[in-house]
Amino acid sequence: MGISERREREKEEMKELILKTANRLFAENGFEKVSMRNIADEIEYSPTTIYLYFKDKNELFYALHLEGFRMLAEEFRPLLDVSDPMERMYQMGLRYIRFAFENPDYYRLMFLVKDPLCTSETDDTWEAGHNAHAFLEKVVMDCQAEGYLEGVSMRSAALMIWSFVHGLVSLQICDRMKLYQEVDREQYVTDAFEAFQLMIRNFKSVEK
Amino acid sequence: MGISERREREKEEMKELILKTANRLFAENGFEKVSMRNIADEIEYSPTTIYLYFKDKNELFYALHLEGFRMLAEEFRPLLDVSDPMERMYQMGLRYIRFAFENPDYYRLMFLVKDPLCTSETDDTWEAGHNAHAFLEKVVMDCQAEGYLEGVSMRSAALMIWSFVHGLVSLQICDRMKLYQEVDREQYVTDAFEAFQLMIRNFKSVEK
DNA sequence: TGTTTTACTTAACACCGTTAAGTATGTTTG
DNA sequence: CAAACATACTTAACGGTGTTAAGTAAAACA
Repeated sequence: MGISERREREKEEMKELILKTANRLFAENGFEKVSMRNIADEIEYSPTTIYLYFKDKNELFYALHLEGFRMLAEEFRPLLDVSDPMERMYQMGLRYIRFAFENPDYYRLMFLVKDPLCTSETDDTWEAGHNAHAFLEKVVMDCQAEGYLEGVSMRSAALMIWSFVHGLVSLQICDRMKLYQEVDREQYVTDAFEAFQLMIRNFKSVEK
Repeated sequence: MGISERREREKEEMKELILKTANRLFAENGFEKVSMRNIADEIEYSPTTIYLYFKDKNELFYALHLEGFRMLAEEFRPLLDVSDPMERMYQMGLRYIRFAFENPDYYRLMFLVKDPLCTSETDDTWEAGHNAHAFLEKVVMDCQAEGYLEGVSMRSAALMIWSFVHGLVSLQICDRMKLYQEVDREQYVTDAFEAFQLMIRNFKSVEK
């Protein structure tokens, strides 16, 4: 009965082909290039074929957003080697900011766009985000264990830190910082990172 | 020569009618209800008529975003009567948060959506945002004059405060806080406001 | 009164997501 | 081996979008 197995495999390959193409178009040209017809053109199949592998466009964008979280997790991986909690916190902020600026479209999809998550009916849709946030909470906990980020609960601290850095990068990504002089991306990264460090330091902390 | 004046007046009225209708549809049903054909249906004109008064959909959404800033300014008006700078700062944060939660669609349009501003060719598109930010910077300056929000430039402080509260409300509005238990909107407002107060207090401040 | 300007509409183009029906091709069964 | 069936895919279409070009009728002007 190797036939049905081959079938299964082929089906999986096709699904992967669609996803890979969608991801490529998305990374290369952003949102607007990812239409069902567009992907279909690229893989040289009829548009309707995609619907045999994905329920609708939302399901596809959900997959893209997962890819974004996979990329972010990859960005965070080196943090595991940083033993000092506060250093890990700083590095995490820097890497978050850098990820956002280097992959603005993915960032939008992950944190700013309304559609693909809200519309989804299942409740575990935000699982990827949950994981990333758990990672942050762990770092916060470790910092607090060393006496930093004092005077506020771990949950609150994590939420505040995330909100702050998200606000920083999203205002930039959404082009709402035209007030400030035009500078290149690398400059934004360091500016945002400095603000992040300052914010962290402004938490009442026990001097060691 | 009263004719051309009447013409001018009628043209202005028609433009206002379109705008009012667009704003109503937007406020009532959010983004998706605002299509050119949709507005046209509502005012009982042909879709193409709108193009005689607005260059394209972006120009229309730009007008809607201005209306959002007018609403926010209205929300901020009572702050002029608050003489104590720090109290004014707190009130401003509360009103900003409340505005965002009560008008999420307008907030999205003003601060989160990519289209209507970036696409515009003129450079004064972000004028409304600039004004609001100038208002914040004034408050920060007054606070610093009394010894608060010390240790950082006025511009940086304003940017950090804005980023923080924007991050708080936008994560909520974009439904990225499913991690936290489902609570009603009023609860969110107070939670976010508390975090805001905490953030402000965490600035190194001279004890008075 | 004839000409021009103005305000508006109709029809169409090129997209979009999505669905229903049809067509081969490969697989299974009698 | 041939008939019945299932699978993978396509064609055609629906209803929607923003937008443009060409046409029309009425108002203003000469």
